[in-house]
Amino acid sequence: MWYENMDEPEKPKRGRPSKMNAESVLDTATKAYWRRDPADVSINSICEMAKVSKPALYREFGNEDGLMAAVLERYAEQVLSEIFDILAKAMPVPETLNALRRFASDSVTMETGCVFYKMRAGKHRLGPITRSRVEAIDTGAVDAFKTYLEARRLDGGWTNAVPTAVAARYLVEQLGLALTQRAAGEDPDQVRGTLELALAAIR
Amino acid sequence: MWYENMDEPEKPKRGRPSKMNAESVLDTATKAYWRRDPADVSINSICEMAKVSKPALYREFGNEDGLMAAVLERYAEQVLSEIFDILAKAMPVPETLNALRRFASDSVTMETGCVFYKMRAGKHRLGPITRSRVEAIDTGAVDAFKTYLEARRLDGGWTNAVPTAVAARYLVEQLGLALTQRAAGEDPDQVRGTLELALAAIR
DNA sequence: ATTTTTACGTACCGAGTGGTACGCTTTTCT
DNA sequence: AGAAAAGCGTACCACTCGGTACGTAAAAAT
Repeated sequence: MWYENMDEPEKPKRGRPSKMNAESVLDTATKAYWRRDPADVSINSICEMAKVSKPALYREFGNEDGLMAAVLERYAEQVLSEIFDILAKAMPVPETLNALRRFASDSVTMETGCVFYKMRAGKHRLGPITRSRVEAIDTGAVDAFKTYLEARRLDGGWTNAVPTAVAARYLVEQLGLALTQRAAGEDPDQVRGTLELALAAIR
Repeated sequence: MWYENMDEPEKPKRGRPSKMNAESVLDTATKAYWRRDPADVSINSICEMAKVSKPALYREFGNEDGLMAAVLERYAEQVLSEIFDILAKAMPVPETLNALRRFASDSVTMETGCVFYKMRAGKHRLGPITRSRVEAIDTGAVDAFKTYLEARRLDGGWTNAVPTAVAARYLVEQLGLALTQRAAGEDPDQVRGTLELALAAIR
């Protein structure tokens, strides 16, 4: 999203021009956090992979907490949004659950798990900024599920007796479980089987 | 289990007598792994807490892998056995599920989670011995659930359509999820609510 | 040309990790 | 008494971690 037609497309800045590309560093870090456990990804290794010096990275993101928070922010916009989009479509419950199941247990993008759930699993290791963002996203997700389910209850498409709050939290946790299993490299059939069984409790 | 009436209760050994108490070290280590994430518990801190020098610990257990494996072994006998005992009682499915739910989501002993599931969650960080024990316990647990469910199916106490293999794996995972939630300090009501909903899929 | 501003990156820091070398002590056997 | 055996623990090892001090390079302003 680099501005083209803004007032001052050319503004010669003083000082040595920066050759650091924050976006590419975020790309590299995101990939690393996505593949491996974030707790096992060192700043050193990220610098190496992104071909950036350590001070350059620290100038841009402050510290590890800042980097992880920035990664999580972008990840939420670009990847987690898919989940919210599915809910926003306001489809009937069975279709929605199926879409969620496909996303969590079958999609190749989630093959090595989910950055958000990985961070959440090691919440106690996170810095304050990242941790609070993780918690905010978590409650935001529960809220989104809650409003979706309440809407289906109102339009008569969902007559399950379980309270929406419980069901919403349940769905967030079951998605997390499936994504964690995929991150651990478990047999895809087992992941799918477990998630299908879990989602059946909501239907 | 120290032998009392064995042939040679008094066997004067050569060399300086050992003042290292392996059991007390295992106690300390188990407590530490139980409270915190095993990956966050250093050998140094265990030595400090157990008042044992580091070489003494290494003489006894070889390395961190040996210590963790020893801890896990004892933990499986003393704690995990409760789960197997519940299954061995061969009670009807609803009672069994209730007992399992109580154990996982309500018992004070599982208040800070479960050593086994914590180790399993960080499987990639474990040494070879501990990892293979974790995997063995995991498949052993699934097998126990499987034989339990097959027996209930035979005596007509369980008519669910889901394959026993899937249900068994499912139960192991749901128990793990609840225990992980407890370890993370989540609201007990939410943990119970999620687990109840999950177990309802089996009933 | 010189000063100012800014970003660069090498080379370091202290703390903590898992693990061990080695001299010392305490015991039994000869 | 002395040798042999065994466990003791201080004080170290190499390594990795997150984070930074500081001299230098590159641009605009004077």
